Amino acid sequence: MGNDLAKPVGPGSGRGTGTVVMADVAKLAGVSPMTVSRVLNSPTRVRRETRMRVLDAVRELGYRPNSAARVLATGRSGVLGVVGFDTTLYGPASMLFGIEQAARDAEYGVTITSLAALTQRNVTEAVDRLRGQSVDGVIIIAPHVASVEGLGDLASGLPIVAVGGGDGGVIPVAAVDQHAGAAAATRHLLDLGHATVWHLAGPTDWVEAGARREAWEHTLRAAGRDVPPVVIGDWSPRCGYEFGKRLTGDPSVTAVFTANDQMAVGLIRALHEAGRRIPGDVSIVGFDDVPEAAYLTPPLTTVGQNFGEVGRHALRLLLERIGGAPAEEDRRIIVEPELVVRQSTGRPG
Amino acid sequence: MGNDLAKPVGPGSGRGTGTVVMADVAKLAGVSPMTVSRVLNSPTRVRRETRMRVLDAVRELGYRPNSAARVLATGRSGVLGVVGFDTTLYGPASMLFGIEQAARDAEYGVTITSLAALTQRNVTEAVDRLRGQSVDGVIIIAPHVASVEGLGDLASGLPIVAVGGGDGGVIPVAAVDQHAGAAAATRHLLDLGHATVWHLAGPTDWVEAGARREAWEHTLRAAGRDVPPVVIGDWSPRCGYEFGKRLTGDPSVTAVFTANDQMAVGLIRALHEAGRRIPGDVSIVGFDDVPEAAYLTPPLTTVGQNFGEVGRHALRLLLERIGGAPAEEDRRIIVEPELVVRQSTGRPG
DNA sequence: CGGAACATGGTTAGCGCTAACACTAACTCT
DNA sequence: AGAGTTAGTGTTAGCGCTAACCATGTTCCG
Repeated sequence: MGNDLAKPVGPGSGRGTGTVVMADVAKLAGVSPMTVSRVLNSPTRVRRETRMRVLDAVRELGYRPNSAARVLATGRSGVLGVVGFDTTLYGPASMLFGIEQAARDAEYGVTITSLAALTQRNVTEAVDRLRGQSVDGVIIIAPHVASVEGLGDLASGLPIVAVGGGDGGVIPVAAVDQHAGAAAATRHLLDLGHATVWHLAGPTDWVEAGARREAWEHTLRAAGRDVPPVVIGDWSPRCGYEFGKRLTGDPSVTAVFTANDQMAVGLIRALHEAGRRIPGDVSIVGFDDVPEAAYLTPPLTTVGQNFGEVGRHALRLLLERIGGAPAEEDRRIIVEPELVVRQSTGRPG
Repeated sequence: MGNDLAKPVGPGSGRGTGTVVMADVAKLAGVSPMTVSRVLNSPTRVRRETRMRVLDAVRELGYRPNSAARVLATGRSGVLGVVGFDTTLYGPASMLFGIEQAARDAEYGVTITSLAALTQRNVTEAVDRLRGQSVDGVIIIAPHVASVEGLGDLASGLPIVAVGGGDGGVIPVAAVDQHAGAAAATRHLLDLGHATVWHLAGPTDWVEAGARREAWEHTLRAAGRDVPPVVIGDWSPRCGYEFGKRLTGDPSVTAVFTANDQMAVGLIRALHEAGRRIPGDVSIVGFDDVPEAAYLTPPLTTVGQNFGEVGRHALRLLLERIGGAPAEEDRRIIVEPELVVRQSTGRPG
């Protein structure tokens, strides 16, 4: 005994001397480390006076609990994983923002992983990586068809919810009612007197894109109208523009519903260049209600989605699961979108 | 001895039986846990044959190392923290995206914290929270004046870099050369023959906003022109619109440089409503080159910033520091912006 | 007034991993 | 040939924290 030389220098949190650990706090407060732990985690179980003493020591030393150690001891990390796709797009970015806000309010941290391509393999791998980081749960902003399938398999114990698209099934979903939104957009145009409505859709592998397209088609059929050929876009203004270029030759096109606002911007540009008036010659409805929408020329009629709200709901679903709620089939929260009528739509002719 | 009953059930990563740990792998491969660890961390130090055996076992059991344990043992986490502000804006969102991509390539995870308000206190607190999560370093996307000040204090050991704004000083910065961009925009308008250039600035507490405004003013003075009163906006299309409304009474205003594209959108709208032609009556230059910019009516002349590149540079700086590079004063990487001339600018009159 | 119930705080062990050292076998070098 | 090297692996201890169990007092009741 007394062989102090043999005491190994722990690798610790590096940084040499700077790190204050729980034992330091305990010593200063004159209690055992366990009591410090209790003060920090279930304050009611410690006498008021002791608690104060400990808290003072915490403040004085600037102590911050080491979360890695806590994770290791408890198995809970207080961190959620978010798997996202192109977080540059307005929708995903807003969603992420909403989730992060809500998570912070619930005292959770958020770590993100964006995917280059939304294959099922990538999603699985991302979730696995997050699991390795001991996240308590995962939210997938992965509005791809492929990505959501077969996710049930890897759910094994790790709570997962999806936002945005998600046809549901095994994992819970918070989403905007795409059908309602697209139907409202289409019906709005029909109600104005347009014979039919063209549609510039989003990529076929996006769940939202599919839902919007379906609802559009369904609405047209229900009204007994012709269904024009669908054009598939990629969400970018560029492809809206190209679509517009091809359209200008055809005066029978009087109404177009684009699957997002950015494509509408491109479309408006193309029509404008061709000297066609909006809404005089062509009416346009977008989707998303990006902040710019109200200030375009003309102000864009569009379908507003409350991304923030969806994000919060998703978080709530996830916390339910983490809290041990039974994994009901088909748990889902649907947020209603809102048609915002501005000046890009009007009567034909 | 033999008292199995006394063996406590470790809290562990919960989930009962499911978790495979390193010891399981070791047993299956017939080696010690340490060897497994070596295979995973410095493969060269293990004989080829042994390594294969271990890797097979890893695969067979579907083993994933528990990062919390690793963090605890090494003090390194492989996770970086990003402190952001309004990540809904195009700039910050792109930045975040760029950083995350680059981080993943470098095998780092990313956890984010967005701030409601960018006070110095909030930033400090966010960094502290991240430190508690044992991040290896922090990138601050906090283009506020206040937020960057006094950050040196808390740097204590934790590598920090800033992106976007950041006047430099103690912590390294990767940023776009705001001066060059704003100067180019202003000069472009002067070169076209405008007597002077008005400026709709961003919020005063944003570093970028300040730099753009300064460069604008400096350019005007250097050319011996009048400097119109600055108007302070908030980046939103709405305030661009309001600015435009007030402007329409004044025919002497022939050129405006707005501090971002969104405000330009609002401005264009207001001018359009008032029947003023762009660029016939008023020329406009924005800043950012958002994807829509090329498809506005008219296509917007603007200053393009390569956010992704900035993000990557920031990550490089951070990794330098983490790697133990000496903390040189005033380390910074400046990315040159690019004036993109489209159709919202032309000769006056 | 004895014993149950509570309130408070300490003890022990262990979460899963890795740094540091110890050990063995096979080589290299004067 | 014996001392040094090197490659490859095992052993020990401990990172900082908390679950579970104990050890005290304290209170309350019949």
